[in-house]
Amino acid sequence: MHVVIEPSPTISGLRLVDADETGQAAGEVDVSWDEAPTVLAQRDQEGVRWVFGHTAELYPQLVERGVRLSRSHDLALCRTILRRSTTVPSGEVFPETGDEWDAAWEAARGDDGLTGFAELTGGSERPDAVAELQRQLAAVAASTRPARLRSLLAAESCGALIAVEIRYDGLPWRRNVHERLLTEALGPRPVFGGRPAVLERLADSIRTELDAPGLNPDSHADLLRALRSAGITVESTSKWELQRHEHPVIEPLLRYKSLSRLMTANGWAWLDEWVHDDRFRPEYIVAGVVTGRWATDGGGALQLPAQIRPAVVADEGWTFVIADAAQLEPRIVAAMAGDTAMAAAGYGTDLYQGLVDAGTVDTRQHAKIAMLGALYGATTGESARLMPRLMRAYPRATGLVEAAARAGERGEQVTTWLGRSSPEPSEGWRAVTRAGAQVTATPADERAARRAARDWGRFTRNFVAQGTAAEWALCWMAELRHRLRPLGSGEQHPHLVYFLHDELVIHTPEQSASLVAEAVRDAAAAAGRGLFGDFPIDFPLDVAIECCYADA
DNA sequence: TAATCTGGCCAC
DNA sequence: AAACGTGGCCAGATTA
Repeated sequence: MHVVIEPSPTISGLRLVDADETGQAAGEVDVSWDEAPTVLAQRDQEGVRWVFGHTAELYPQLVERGVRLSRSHDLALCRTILRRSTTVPSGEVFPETGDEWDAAWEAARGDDGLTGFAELTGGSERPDAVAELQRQLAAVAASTRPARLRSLLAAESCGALIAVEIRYDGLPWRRNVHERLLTEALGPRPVFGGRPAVLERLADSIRTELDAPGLNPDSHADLLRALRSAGITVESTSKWELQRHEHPVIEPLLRYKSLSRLMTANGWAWLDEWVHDDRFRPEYIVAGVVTGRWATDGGGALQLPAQIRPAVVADEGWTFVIADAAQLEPRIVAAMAGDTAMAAAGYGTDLYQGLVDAGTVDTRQHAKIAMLGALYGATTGESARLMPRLMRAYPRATGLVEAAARAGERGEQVTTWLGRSSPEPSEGWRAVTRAGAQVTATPADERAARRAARDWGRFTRNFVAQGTAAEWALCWMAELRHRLRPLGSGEQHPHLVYFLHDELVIHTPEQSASLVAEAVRDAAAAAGRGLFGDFPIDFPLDVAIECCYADA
């Protein structure tokens, strides 16, 4: 049973519309905000699937009232998948151009955020969610892979619930630890802005060593000029290039860069804006990346540098279970391709070491470089040199990503295991590749066409691996959420606080930590079975129980 | 002056 | 050692 959940047009509260398996409406009821927690909890127990127009519109208000829902269907996220999926017959289900739903979601993504959605969809003008659900269920039924697609839509929608819950709960973040760290590295916080003492001293050393009194080290152009007049021949001011030169300015300059980054990206201003009551609450954007990975808006939550991770400390009496999937993308590709040899090389062990033990390459580092080269489409350097060995030893796994690259070069879409497809290349791309194929094409046209084709091929090559890995991670997280429920409720229950592509952090009372660790492993195994059935692939995790994220 | 672009660095 | 995928974010430079 589906239950559409939307703002009531008549009372201050919610309207719940029952819909059967095909999406036919079967009665509706309005509930006030006060009644909502009880009514929703009861219906949730019955096993209904809640249908949101856009989970982030209403679910935060429910979570604030203590509601946690088990299963959902997010119409916005699911439409995006269904409309593009090559497993759904094209053009039959959704209009090619935007309808009222697209307009509403477009507004929700605008500056006003969810207010925009609420306004556009409030009252009588709200688009018909039941009709949209019917369209989507019909699209799934028409798919060449309905079961996989259903898994994907369920996992994606569950991700939307989790994104709201993680933001509500927040990542434990000790302001005092972070401040101590900043002061030790940079000196006291400047009262009127400007550079802290340590940065100012380093800037002075840089000016002295380069004999450039007025130099602003934050200006790439000025810095490059000054470096060159000092006889340091560099093409850019980047770290890796500077490191290769011997000069007294290099050491203070590299330190300046590192500390300046700390200051601007995660300094006092960041703390003031993003950490309140010792919690970091970024906004997660489910499927914010074309491949299905999550993105975030503000706070840089997907790039928390190792430098500041010591500030992530569990509450008193609590600890973290920190789990990340080992060599996830290679395992995903091995399973997708049915490559039993590669799967066996990684079974129960480090996959890269497995490639060494199998005699494919000589060191773990080489295995990693070769594998990443295959996944990213390396064409030069060590990575490209090592790839042929991999292709000889594992023709099925490497063949899968090669085929995805060729398809992209031809301008075709590629599709993940569960059915998320890559976007079509732009008209501009088609024009460039067409121009290169004309008999009148100049050598420059041909070069541009080849380049565009290969660029897009690298994108589609990576899309199948990264996208399917993202699906596995969503399933992992959904399975885990399910398993955490029985471990406690109310204030004392273990809960997810961070998700980063192939890594999860759970904040848990200390006494539950080992149960949580077990649940995380079970969830990974369940996710693997859910995607690949009996195929002998495993998804080992590195699991740490630490009260500080930096210690994992 | 505000919007947009660029280079650089962080994460996976 | 640095060219090979997905992103976010900042300061400075450039453009409208």
